[in-house]
Amino acid sequence: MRPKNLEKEEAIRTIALQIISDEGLENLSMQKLAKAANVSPRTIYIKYESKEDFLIKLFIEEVLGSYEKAVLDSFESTMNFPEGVKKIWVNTYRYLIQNRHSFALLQYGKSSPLLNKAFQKAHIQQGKFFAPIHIFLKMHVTNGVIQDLPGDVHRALLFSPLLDLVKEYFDYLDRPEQIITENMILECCEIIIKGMIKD
Amino acid sequence: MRPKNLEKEEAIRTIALQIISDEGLENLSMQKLAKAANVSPRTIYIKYESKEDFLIKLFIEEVLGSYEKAVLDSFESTMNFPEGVKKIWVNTYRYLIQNRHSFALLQYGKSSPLLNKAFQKAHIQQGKFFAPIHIFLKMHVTNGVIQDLPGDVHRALLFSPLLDLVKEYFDYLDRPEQIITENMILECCEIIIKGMIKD
DNA sequence: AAAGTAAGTAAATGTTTATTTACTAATTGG
DNA sequence: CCAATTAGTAAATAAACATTTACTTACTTT
Repeated sequence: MRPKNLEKEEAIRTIALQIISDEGLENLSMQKLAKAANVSPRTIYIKYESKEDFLIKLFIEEVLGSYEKAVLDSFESTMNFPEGVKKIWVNTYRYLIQNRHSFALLQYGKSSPLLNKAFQKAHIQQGKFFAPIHIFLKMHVTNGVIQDLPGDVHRALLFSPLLDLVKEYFDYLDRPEQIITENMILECCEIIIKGMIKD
Repeated sequence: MRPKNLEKEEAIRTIALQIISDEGLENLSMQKLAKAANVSPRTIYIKYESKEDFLIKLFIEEVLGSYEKAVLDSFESTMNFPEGVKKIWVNTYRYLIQNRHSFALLQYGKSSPLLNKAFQKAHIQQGKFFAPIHIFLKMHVTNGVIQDLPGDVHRALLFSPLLDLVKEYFDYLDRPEQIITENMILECCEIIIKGMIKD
């Protein structure tokens, strides 16, 4: 049998992320995507059942998977507090600014009901992402290093200001008079750490 | 001349927010909207030039405007630190959980390029929202109460964890075993405040 | 090297899209 | 009270949409 052309498969995903990043999820159509990826519409439907199926897989496998891997890889060097948290912030920041198009779809995970549902389903089923984060934090709660807080509060503090600053980073690329630097990310991280410490 | 029927105008906006909240911005069409609002498609085009024009006005005037008003109204009682910050958090939280459908479109402001551009344009032009916030913070920096930080960092700390918890609040409505409470919002706010204080 | 098979294409499907056309309804200034 | 004017409607338009049909291509296995 004729083997799949993996380059085409990747082109479809890469170009989809590009269109979403440039024009928005609202303006991604299967025909536009096929044309831009130099592929027949049918080719997309060999691998994916429908547009929704494609978007969910693109989001979960291509975008969320890589993002969460990048975050979790930060734990490799240290699980200390606050070094571990700083590592997460810097590594995540560096990963995201190198992956602008993935970040664009990641942002839709909080607004699009389709993707948001897929996100929740993935996390309820496996918990492979938040579980290690919560274990890390609970460990330092038990040690008496940081305050005991609800998991959702820990999570909100650890990720949302960082993602917000990355979004600003991209927005400022068209306006060179303003800029987000790695130093600012660290400054913000220090504030969060200071707030979390028990005393 | 025949006067405009303001009820119809409001129905169009209200139902648009409902559709966006339930099905996503990707699934809002002018025909679907007209039908749901019990109105001819042409009626929408009397007030709005195009779909994009409609979405931008819905976002800026209906959603962003009310949200920012709710935040700024928090300053009425006190501009002290940290009381002012706590006021912002609680009032914003209360406003948003009462305005689920507006919140849904607000979230798209960070993902949809169309709305994100409109958001930036509105803020660059007027600065009516962030200016008072920055003045409030700079005042307490000058007083020596809080640390001096870049405006973007202050903003990320002040708003993004809060919005994130509100999003979680809505997500948990279908899963009663988890919940976000006003107390958790305040706990999170306390952490941010503690981190920001100069010592 | 030919048969079998899945990958891939181009073109077509019927539907839905944003927007417009041609018309009617309702109100007010004269 | 009617002429003028704008609000509003129902139906139509052409383009774009997701997906499929009918077919060809390229590779593996025998």
